[in-house]
Amino acid sequence: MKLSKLFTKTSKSVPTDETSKNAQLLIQAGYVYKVMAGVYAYTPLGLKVLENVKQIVREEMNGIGGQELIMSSLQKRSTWEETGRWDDEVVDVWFKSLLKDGTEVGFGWSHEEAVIEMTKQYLSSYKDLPINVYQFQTKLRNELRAKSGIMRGREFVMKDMYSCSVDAAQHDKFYEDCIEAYKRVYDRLGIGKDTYVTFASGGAFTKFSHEFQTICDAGEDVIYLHREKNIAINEEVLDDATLADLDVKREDLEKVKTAEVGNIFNFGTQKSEETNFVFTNEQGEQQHVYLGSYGIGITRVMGVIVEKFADERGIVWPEAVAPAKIYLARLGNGDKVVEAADELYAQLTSAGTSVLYDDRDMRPGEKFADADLLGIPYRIVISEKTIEAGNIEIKARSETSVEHLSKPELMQKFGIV
RNA sequence: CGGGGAUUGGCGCAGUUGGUAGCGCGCGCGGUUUGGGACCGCGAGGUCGAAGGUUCGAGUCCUUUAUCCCCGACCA
Repeated sequence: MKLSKLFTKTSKSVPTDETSKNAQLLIQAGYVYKVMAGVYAYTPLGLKVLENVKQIVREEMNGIGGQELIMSSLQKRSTWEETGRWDDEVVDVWFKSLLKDGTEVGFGWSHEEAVIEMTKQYLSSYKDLPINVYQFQTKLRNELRAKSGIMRGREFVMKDMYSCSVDAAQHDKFYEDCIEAYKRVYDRLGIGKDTYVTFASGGAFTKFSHEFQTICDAGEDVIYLHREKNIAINEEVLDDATLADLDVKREDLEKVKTAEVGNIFNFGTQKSEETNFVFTNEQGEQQHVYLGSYGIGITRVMGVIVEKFADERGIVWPEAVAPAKIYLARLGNGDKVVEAADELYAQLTSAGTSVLYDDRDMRPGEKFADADLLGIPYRIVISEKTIEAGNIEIKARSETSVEHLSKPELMQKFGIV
């Protein structure tokens, strides 16, 4: 992508109506556009980051047998009445509206009931199980208060997966597979080291659910860590009974601020009993489905990554999610410089390496500042200096020193032969 | 939903005891520049969040209201 053609522009000043780091930087750099409190649009650059995050999640979910689909945002009243969750007293984040004929509809804040209803159509025998489906869906929640930029919005992208199993054993197997898959997701996103599988409140069926909590000052949660045993406990379930259950002592725990980046639930047969969600077992009898749900907040993860890695000069994207791998800064407009930069851009791009090509007629300082603000992992400079020296300058966003490479060395560095 | 703060060109801000809106950035044109956000000249751009009120006169005072941010509560 040539920066001269890019839809967005960076800004010299930070938006002061936002105080959270992720919102300030993402808006300043042009990754997101704020529509209203808790509602953000994702620009071409921001969308690229989101798609990168989604692709990692997609690969891992497919890897454990997940099948991607997409459900609807508009939800039927009857779907949710079965479980009592249409009631605003029970679920206070509903956005609801009316069809022209007066029929009430809701906007999907979650899709558990919806996936059950849909799956009933396709599940009849134990031979059909297990079923694991997931989607990337924009969830709409009428939160009392939006906060922390894209980390807690009224509209956000979530990967939600639902598992249907014949029994507890089949469910547990998938549940464990999912924990491992989630760990791989966070590793690949660059936040694995600081992300903990955390015991949290679990709803009716199990004592605990598991949250994936990433250490992050901007987060809303507090967890207690037992580093030695690698046990993490959400503050909300920390009591003597929990400590006894997990066999840890309170004084061995370390309190840390975290952001919840994933949450997985075991519903057992509770929900399928409420919704009469059954299949025929080997004995020819009707049996209730074992259900689980597994979420990852895609947009929130993006915010957490910004919060965790940004420095005083701007965003620092891990390579796996960066909107481009290379920021190619062309300094000057001389024929030789333009020719060399154009050529390198074409070569890198045709080799499948994503490049943000700063072909704008601007001073070096501005280009360097934008490269830093945008947080692209590598900055390459082509200038009269580098042409004279017969090399190419490269600097990692996370480093302070530059390196000079010959073109073949550079190509090799990016795996291009 | 309780408490606090804010709202003035695209962005960031100033605006005195009420006297008819200004600065920086950005933008357009011309020129000089080019390795860490250059400079000069000219120029465009504002019903001061909205509605009422007080006043000869309101960005400024009063009332109502909308929106945004923060703290708290909430987060199945």
